[in-house]
Amino acid sequence: MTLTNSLESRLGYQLRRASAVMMADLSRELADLDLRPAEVTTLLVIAENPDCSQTEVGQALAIKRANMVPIISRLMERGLVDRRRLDGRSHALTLTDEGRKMADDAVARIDRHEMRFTELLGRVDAQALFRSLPVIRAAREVEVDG
Amino acid sequence: MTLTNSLESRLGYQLRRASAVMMADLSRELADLDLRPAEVTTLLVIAENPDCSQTEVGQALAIKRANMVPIISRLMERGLVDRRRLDGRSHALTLTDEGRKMADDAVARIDRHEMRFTELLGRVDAQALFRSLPVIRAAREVEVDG
DNA sequence: TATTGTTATACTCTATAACTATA
DNA sequence: TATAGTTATAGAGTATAACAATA
Repeated sequence: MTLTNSLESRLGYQLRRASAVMMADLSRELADLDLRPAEVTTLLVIAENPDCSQTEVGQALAIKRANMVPIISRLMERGLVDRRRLDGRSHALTLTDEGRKMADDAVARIDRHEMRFTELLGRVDAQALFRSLPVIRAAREVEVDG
Repeated sequence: MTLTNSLESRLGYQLRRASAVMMADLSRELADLDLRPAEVTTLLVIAENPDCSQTEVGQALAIKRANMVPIISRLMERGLVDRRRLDGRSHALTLTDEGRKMADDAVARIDRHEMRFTELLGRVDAQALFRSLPVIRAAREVEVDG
């Protein structure tokens, strides 16, 4: 690198660059599932919260109601998610058998992906991150919709 | 939060959420400058590397050559950046007087923004982050262009 | 041949406002 | 009135491929 970049001493910048590296690695790991990161996270939240609504998934993932629509839509088209009407305005979301298989596969891939980084960091530094990052998030928790 | 979300125990997910919180805070802090985050970072790199090329800026910030074009273009339109031909295919970028004022203002805002979070974390945790985050980045450094 | 800047284009995620049909 | 889902649209960042001019 021929140029200096004093942003390197900024926490926000370091966070963004580190996050980008992990996201790129995750994308590679998930590439042949043909699922976007936002779709995978949605799949996993539905997996562990059967009969949740898509607004609830959005709240858990900080994705706005309006932006959940195409995500759920695509997951249903692909036969990974099912939904049934609850009360005429809300739906209960569940995974199909295929969705469960896909979720299991995704989790295994995420495990490998995470392992690569936590091993690199070592237990102490990894735990320090798990203590610090929620502090940053709590500073101003992302309010979805509102 | 009514739903469980086991992604909370994932480093990549925590990084992404924490980064989003800081980015949102920074955007608020920079809002009335009418500069996007990518434009501000570009401005600051040019400030400390007068006569650099836009490809070099891109390398420092992990922004691809093609994506630097509209950034530099807008900064010049706004009278913040000047460039002069070097050798017929590359330019030397500098800040105008107005660009320097803007850069100083931006740095002051970023200082305030960063302070909010580093104070929240405390010196020990902040330093732990500055040690760990570059380790994550180094895992697979983002190759720009290539 | 390799490099700098450029154009065109597409994708992903995010944001807002407004609408419907319910409750 | 408030809520769940939806539509439409815009913005921001990122990605690829290809080209011209130049070195």
